[in-house]
Amino acid sequence: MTPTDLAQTLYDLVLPLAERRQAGSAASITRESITIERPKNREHGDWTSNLAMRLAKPLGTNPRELATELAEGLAQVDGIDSAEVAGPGFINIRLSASAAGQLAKTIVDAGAHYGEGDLYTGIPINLEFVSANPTGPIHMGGVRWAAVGDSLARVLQAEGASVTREYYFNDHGSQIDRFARSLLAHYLGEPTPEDGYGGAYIGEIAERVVADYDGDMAALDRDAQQEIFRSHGTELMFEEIKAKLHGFGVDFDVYFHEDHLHESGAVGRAIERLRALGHVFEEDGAVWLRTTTFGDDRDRVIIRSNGEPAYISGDLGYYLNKRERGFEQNLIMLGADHHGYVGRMMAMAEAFGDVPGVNLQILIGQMVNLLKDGEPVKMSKRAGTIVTLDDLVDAVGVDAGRYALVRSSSDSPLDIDLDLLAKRSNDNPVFYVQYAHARTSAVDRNAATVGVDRSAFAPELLSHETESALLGALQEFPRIVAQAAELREPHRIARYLEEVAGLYHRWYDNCRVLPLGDEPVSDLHRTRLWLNDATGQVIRNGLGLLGVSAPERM
RNA sequence: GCCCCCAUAGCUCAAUGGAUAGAGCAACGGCCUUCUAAUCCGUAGGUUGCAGGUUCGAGUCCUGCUGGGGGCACCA
Repeated sequence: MTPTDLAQTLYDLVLPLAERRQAGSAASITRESITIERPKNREHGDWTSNLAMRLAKPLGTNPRELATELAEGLAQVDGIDSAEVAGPGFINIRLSASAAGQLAKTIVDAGAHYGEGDLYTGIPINLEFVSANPTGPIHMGGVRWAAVGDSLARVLQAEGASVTREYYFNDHGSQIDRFARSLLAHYLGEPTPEDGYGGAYIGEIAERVVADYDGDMAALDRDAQQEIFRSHGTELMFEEIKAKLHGFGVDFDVYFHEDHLHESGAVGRAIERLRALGHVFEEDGAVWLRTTTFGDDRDRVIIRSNGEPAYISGDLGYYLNKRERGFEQNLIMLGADHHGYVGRMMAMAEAFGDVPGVNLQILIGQMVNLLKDGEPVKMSKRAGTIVTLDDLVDAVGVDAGRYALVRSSSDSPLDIDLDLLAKRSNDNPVFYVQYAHARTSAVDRNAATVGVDRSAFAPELLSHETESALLGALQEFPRIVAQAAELREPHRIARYLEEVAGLYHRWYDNCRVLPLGDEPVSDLHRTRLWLNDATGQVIRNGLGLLGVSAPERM
């Protein structure tokens, strides 16, 4: 008996009741509008529905009366232990232990596929994230999107989407020039340029560029030297970023170079298309896109009066390129310091004739504040006081690092105290979840030596309150995954796993899986082993969606 | 000045418009000769920043304040 079954049952029951009260009203009730939820409070049963309260007004009746009739019908259904009306008109449903316990077997049988859904089956989704310029090591702001973006990609894939993880590599602009000048200055023993980058990594990269260069660097003129530092320096920096991200469990399918857009003429074609659509005009010697037509604050220059393309022109070409590659849905994750782009980007999509929010969705995440002993650390690329991905991994490791970044909503700014995490790693709930998984593995190992196997399955025996609570939570997993995908909020997976881990620990404390001493092996032991394995499977699947390992021993 | 985000327990954070707002950490008190004590049980901790509004019901939606963060280039 799944929530889907329950919703169908409720649907079948409500149609005649609605029709009797108001002819024709049944037509307005859809199967999708029937909501079955798991109540926060276990005393309210296994499942609950607010259907009666939502329908009472349109049907001209009162909620409790409607709820009572529905509850009477539900109570007759096989697998439902009881259905009662509570509060203002909630219908609280209790399943029989047998119907609820069946789930344990369902999960074990589904294995790694349990939790998957078909929300986006076959839909190509482009997910662009991190996209940090290769002018320095990847810092904490970028790391948050690495963790969240990769996890979101996994969640979308679990819902059937064909996800392309994409990294936009900005190698066209003046920031790269500053980077190159900084490298050159180090080589020549000059002070760091006013608008350049500081930090020890500049020296390291500069020396590697020199070491890698075949010819005589000193014999070249300054411009030639700078060009070598530019091209090889960004290459080295970029390779390092890729390697670090890989070590963090984040790999991209496409690394897209901005240069390619300009060289391939994609930018020019995008501008011509927009011109044909009548959204381009010229003023003060520059070429503009009339984004105000689509709600932007101001119109945007796309070609500057000196003939150079403005930054946004790359975005125009890039977006068109993505659409031409067949992506109906394009997601871009940006930090709060870039939220000013949203208006123009959405206007741009609409100018192309697309639907903002559908074809293009921009996810804005808040910043990560780093603390050291409770004091904020100010990060500056120029001063070289940036806290990097390495620092995080060194302090807490990949699992704890990813988990800490992905467990909270991207809408809220995140405070991370590296010292705190390093000192008392138990602060990170990832260990709570991982420990639960390690426990399921330990039970498995011991079961094998004591002779408890899965040769019998008697779900009606899973009647302890901690068992029905655990089963109820395990049942929720597919819904949580779907919700995380739809809302683009992978943190929901983490929160859910913490709940499952807690329920498992409580169950473990109350219900032995293995016989004690000389006690003979019974079907209760065997059945509980199914539940143990089902829980391990769900935690494993969930941690997998977060890119966090599920250890068998801790 | 305009725009976006945030404000929930001492701290870090949860909570599709649902019932008595929850976890972890920190504090205090309990349980290991029994499947992993990184677990579990208990106590304490709240006018969800303030004031209105919408409705059967608001931490959640709307308006106005206060406070914090970020953004408002022919830079990228």
